[in-house]
Amino acid sequence: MGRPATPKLSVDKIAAAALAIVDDRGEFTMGEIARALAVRPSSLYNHLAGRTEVIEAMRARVFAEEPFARPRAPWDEVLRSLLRHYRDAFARHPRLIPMLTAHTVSSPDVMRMYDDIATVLSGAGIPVEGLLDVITVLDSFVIGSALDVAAPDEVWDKTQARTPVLVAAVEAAGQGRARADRAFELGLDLLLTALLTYGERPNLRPR
Amino acid sequence: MGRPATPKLSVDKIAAAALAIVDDRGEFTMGEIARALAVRPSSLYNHLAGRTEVIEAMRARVFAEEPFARPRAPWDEVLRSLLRHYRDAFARHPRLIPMLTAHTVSSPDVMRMYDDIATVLSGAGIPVEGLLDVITVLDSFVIGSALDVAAPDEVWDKTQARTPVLVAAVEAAGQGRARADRAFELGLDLLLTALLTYGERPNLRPR
DNA sequence: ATACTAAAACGAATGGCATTCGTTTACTCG
DNA sequence: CGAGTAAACGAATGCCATTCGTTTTAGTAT
Repeated sequence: MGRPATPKLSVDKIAAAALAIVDDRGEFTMGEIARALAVRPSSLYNHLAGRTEVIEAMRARVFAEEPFARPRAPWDEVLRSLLRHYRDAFARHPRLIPMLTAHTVSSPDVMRMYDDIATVLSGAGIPVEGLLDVITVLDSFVIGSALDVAAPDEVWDKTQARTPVLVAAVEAAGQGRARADRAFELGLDLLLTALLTYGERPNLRPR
Repeated sequence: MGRPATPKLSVDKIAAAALAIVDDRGEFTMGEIARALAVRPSSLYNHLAGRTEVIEAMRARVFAEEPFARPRAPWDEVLRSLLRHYRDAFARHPRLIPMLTAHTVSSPDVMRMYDDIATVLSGAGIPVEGLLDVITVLDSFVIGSALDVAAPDEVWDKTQARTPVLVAAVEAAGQGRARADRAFELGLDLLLTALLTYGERPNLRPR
């Protein structure tokens, strides 16, 4: 009954199992992970400190799932695909997103992403004083968009709307993932076109 | 020991107590709420169905806390203050935000907000076909920005950054609420200036 | 007024769940 | 070959949300 010949567990196996559970149930317990791996719950603690570390492991796994290849293109195109990649990493596992927002953590992968964004923006002529603000704006939009993917469509149930304008808009917009994707692309366009002229009026500032 | 002369509880009292606990501890239990109200946990269930309804009650309370007075101004200014109000409602209780993202719900107040935004945008000449996408973009940005307020500053700890550009940017940006506010205002500017020209090229669409 | 129903608080009990600890066995490094 | 550590297990702990039966009281209809 003691230590097995070959280990049955690893951090990554645990993360994978947890992710599978979250993907279809929207939540997870240590017991469920253990059952999925044919193991007792207490065994998990030989590999991770606790529940929150499971979440961190999932975060890391999701980010590492697909590598990012930087295209050779004008800066705004590079930035566009960078942000798209960032958002897709989340959007591939919508039900995980709310768990990640509970406590923001700077994993190395996320920091690498920020580094990339900073480099691109700086190369595009954005001055350092405003750089982090721009990054924050982009980051906020990406995370908000990821949550939008996770949001059930009932939120846009037109029976809830009071204004005829909104009813019509909901009617026209369609549903599901396609709707969310379209909105995200629009946001990218809006933000990047605005940024294109940012260099020309670097004193754009809130009053 | 039976029913008291005057009720000791109400949904709003419970929400207020829960909010106070969340504001300073970042989480809450039914037991803590009960203790704060000098009551037994089981008594809470005479007023709400369970934990998730407590969260909903907090959401409603936060939105109702301050009424919105629509200013008499050009449409982009109206929209600006509308979104600011929306974000501030969240930002007043940063530690609550992650809980709200766990399950999105369309409370009447939130829908009223969407109605308002739709009306303003429509009046500004945004065609209905693209209206919900625009609303989604703004909504995503606001929610992402709210999460940014909740994020601890350690995320932007410059020891984590690898690129000198990012290090300098973090250095220059400052910390805390002021940083988050500045970024939010910048995002508003970027999105609204881009939207100002949206009417002139209504076929702006993702490819 | 009186009787009935429903509301509101309580206490005890249940069941789930994360986490800890001591024990056992196996692998590894000297 | 032996010491130490890694990995799994089982039992135990304690918190926590939730349920249920009981009691007292407030409203309400007759």
